[in-house]
Amino acid sequence: MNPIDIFKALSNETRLQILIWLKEPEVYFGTQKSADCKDVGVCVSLFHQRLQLTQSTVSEYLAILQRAGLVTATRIGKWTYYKRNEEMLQKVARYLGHDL
Amino acid sequence: MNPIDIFKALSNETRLQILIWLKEPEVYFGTQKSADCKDVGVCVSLFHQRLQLTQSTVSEYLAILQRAGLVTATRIGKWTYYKRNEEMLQKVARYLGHDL
DNA sequence: TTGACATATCGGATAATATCGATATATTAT
DNA sequence: ATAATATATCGATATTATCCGATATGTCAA
Repeated sequence: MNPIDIFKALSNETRLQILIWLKEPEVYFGTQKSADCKDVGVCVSLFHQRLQLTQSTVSEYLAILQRAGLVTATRIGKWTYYKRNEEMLQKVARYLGHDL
Repeated sequence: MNPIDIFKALSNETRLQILIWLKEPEVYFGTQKSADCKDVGVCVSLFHQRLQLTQSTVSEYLAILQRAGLVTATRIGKWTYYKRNEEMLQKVARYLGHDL
């Protein structure tokens, strides 16, 4: 866990929004065809649909969140599914509440 | 509380260090003359002494932490004393642990 | 009032980040 | 093999952050 990378990843409105959407993927991305978003996560194009940003920017943002360890990625076929890494989120919360 | 400003403030090694030092000011800045650092905080020049950074940079970093609400400042005479805002730190920890 | 000192602010050079369009890569369907 | 689709990566540019030296402001002491 690298606090600097984590806080940088969190220093952006869109990336915070992505994390919030991923708390309840079935609410925000309900109609996902080939996989249950509850289990596997949400694919890049669904984020892209909801954001006024290019595909490349959305992909980059997800990569930033992943490098920080805040989300995990799973490739299935053509799609990459992202979901929250709750353990890391809790770790960061504890770091803030106790260590920092 | 503005999460973006807070996370930006936390996205810097030196500013994290300042917050950590401020957890135990008497340990890191024990010999402060005109005021008890436990109560009133730590003055800018003591941070400056411990950091390989100019006075202006240190002052700016403390201002960034203050604008984010992570520390509070008290001016007494020529000195400005900074101390942690524990309530805000706890708020951010809760935000991370529950809201985000 | 002047001088000395602590801190804050300003302007600038350089480095990092944001964001895009274009393109590359990987996978599946035909 | 080719085409279509999803995602990732690259290169460019614009914005933002870092960090400095110089200077301004505020406070106290003589």
